[in-house]
Amino acid sequence: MGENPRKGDALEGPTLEGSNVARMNANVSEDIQAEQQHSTEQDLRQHRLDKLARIRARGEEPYKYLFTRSHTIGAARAAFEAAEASATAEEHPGVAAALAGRMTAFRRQGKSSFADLRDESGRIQIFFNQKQLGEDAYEALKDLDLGDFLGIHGNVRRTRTGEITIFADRYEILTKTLRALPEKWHGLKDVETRYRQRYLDLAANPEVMDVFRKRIQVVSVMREFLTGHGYLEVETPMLHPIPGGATARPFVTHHNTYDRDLYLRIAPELYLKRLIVGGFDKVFEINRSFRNEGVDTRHNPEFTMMELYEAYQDYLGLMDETEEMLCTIIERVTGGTIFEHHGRTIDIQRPWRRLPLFEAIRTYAGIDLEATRDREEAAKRARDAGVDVDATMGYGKIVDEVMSAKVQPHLVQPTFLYDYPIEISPLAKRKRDNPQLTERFQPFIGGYELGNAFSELNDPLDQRDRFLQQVKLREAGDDEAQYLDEDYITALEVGMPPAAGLGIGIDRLAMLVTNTTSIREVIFFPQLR
RNA sequence: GAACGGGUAGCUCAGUCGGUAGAGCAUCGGACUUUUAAUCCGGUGGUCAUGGGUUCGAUCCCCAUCCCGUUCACCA
Repeated sequence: MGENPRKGDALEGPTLEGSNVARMNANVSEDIQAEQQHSTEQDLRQHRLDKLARIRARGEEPYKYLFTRSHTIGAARAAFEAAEASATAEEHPGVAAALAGRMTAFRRQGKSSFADLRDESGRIQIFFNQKQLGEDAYEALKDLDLGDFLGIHGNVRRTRTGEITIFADRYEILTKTLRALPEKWHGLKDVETRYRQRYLDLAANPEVMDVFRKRIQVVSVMREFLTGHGYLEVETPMLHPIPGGATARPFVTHHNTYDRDLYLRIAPELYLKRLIVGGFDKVFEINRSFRNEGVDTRHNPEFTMMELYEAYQDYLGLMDETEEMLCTIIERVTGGTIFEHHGRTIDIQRPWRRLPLFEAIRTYAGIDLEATRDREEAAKRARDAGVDVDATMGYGKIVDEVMSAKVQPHLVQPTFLYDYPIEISPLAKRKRDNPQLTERFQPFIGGYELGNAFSELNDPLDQRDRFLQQVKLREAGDDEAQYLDEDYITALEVGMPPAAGLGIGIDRLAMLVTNTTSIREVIFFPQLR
C-alpha cells in the first residue's frame, strides 16, 4: 500500500463506541450537548455513534433483521398512479404501503419534515408529521442521518405541490450508517474514490447504476440470444497448464499440491474447441480472461469475453449471425438502431459494411500490402503511410499495425474487416482460394475492435506447423507468441468438424451502448495500482 | 515503461506573484406544520498527498516518492 494513506483510511482505528458499554450508557444525549461541536471526519462519525447509542438506549435495534415491504418504491408509485387514474376528481386516493430504502435527503420544517427515500427502483418523498407520528417518534427523527436505511409504513398520496409522497404513520431504522454519503448535488466525482469505493459511487451517482444496468443487460440479452439459437453455455478452466488461444502474456500462479505453475487463462478458445471435438455442436462461454499487459482506457487486466463455437459453420455464416446478435443486443439495450457514442452518431441498420482487410488498408492508409509478401517492402510502405515500424515486426505484425493506426479509427459505423494474413492468425483456417490468408473477420463499431472470429483450423498437421511458427517467434524473443499445445493437436487428430468461432469483448460492447470511453466505467471494480 | 496534467475540509471546488487558507453542501446549536439543491440565524471543521531541501518564513519554489487522469508504447 505504500506510504500514502488512502482516502478513508483515517477512520480505521479501533472504535469501541458501538460496544455494550456504550449501549448501556443512557446519558449519551447529555454527553452530546456537553461535547464540543466538531466536524472532522472522526467527529462526524462520532455524532453518528452517539445517535446509535441513543437508539439502543431507548431499546430499539438499529440493525434490523427483516422488513417486509409491500412494494418497491417504483411499484408503489405505479400503484398510486393507477389508483389515481381510476379515481374521480373528488376522491383523494391513497395507497397503503410499507417501503424501505436509504434516506438521501432530509428537510426539517418545524413540526413537519420531508425526506427522500431511495431504493433500487427509484426515489420517493416521505412526509413526517408530529401529530401523525406522536411527539416521541417525531423527536427521534433527530437520530436519523443521511444515508440511513429506513422502513416506512404509511399512505402514498400527492402533496399539495403534486409530488407523490408516502405519508408516514410510523417508521423504523433498518440500518444506522456511520459514514456520510458524498454530497447530494455534485455527487462523487473523484475517480479514484469512485473506482476504489464503487459502493459510494453507486449510492451517490444514479447514472452510474444505469451504466451497470446496461452492461448487465448486454450480457443477459446475449445469453438469451445464444441460448435461443441452440447454443449451450459451458464452463471451461480458468487455470491453464499451457496458456493458449490468444497472443498475449499470461499471469502465472502456482498450485501447491501439484507443485506446478499454472496460468490464468488468456482465452477459453482451445478448451471450447475440444468440446466441439467431443461432440457438442454449439457452445459458448461468457467469463473472464486475464492478460498481463498494459492498462488504459480500453484494457483491464481481467476482462469479460464471450466465445462461441459452431460446428459445420464457416466464417461467412458466422458473420451473419454476429451481425444479428450484435444488432439484437444494441437495439434492446439502447432502445433503437441509432445511438450516440463519444459525440458520434452510430447507425447499426443492417446490412453492415464488409471490407477485406487489404482493401481497407488501400482505402485508408493509401498503400497496398497485399501485392507484396516481403517484410522489408511492407515495412517501407508502412513507413510511407506514416506508421512506425520497428525491426522486430514481421510482415503480419506490420499489416496489423497499419490496420490499427490507419484503418480502425475510421470504422465508426459497423464494419466487418475480413481475410487476415496467416502470420497473425495461427488458429484460423486458410482461406480456401488463398493459402496466404485466413478466413477471419473482426467486427468494428465506434472505432472499437469488438471481437474476432474465424473458420477454425481443424487440420492437425497444419495446426502443428502454425504452432511451430509461434514457437520460433517465442524463441526469437516474442513473449506473446503462442505455446505448442500437444493435447490440443491430439484433439484435432481425433477430429474436429468444420466449425466457426467468435469472441466478443463484453466490456467494449458495454462501453459502446453506455456511451462511455473508459473501460473502467463499465467494470465494477477495475484494477488500480 | 515514457511525457504531460493533477492531489487543498467528509463531498464539490476556489485561493495563496512565499507571510501557516476560503465558499457551497454535509455536520452541530437555534427558528420554522407542504418542503423538494427548503430558507433564515449562529458555530465546529484543514499536517494544503508524503519525505527532504532552499528561505527569517513553504500549501505555494526545488528534488525525490506515492497515487489518479490523459496521451503514447504493449494489447483485446
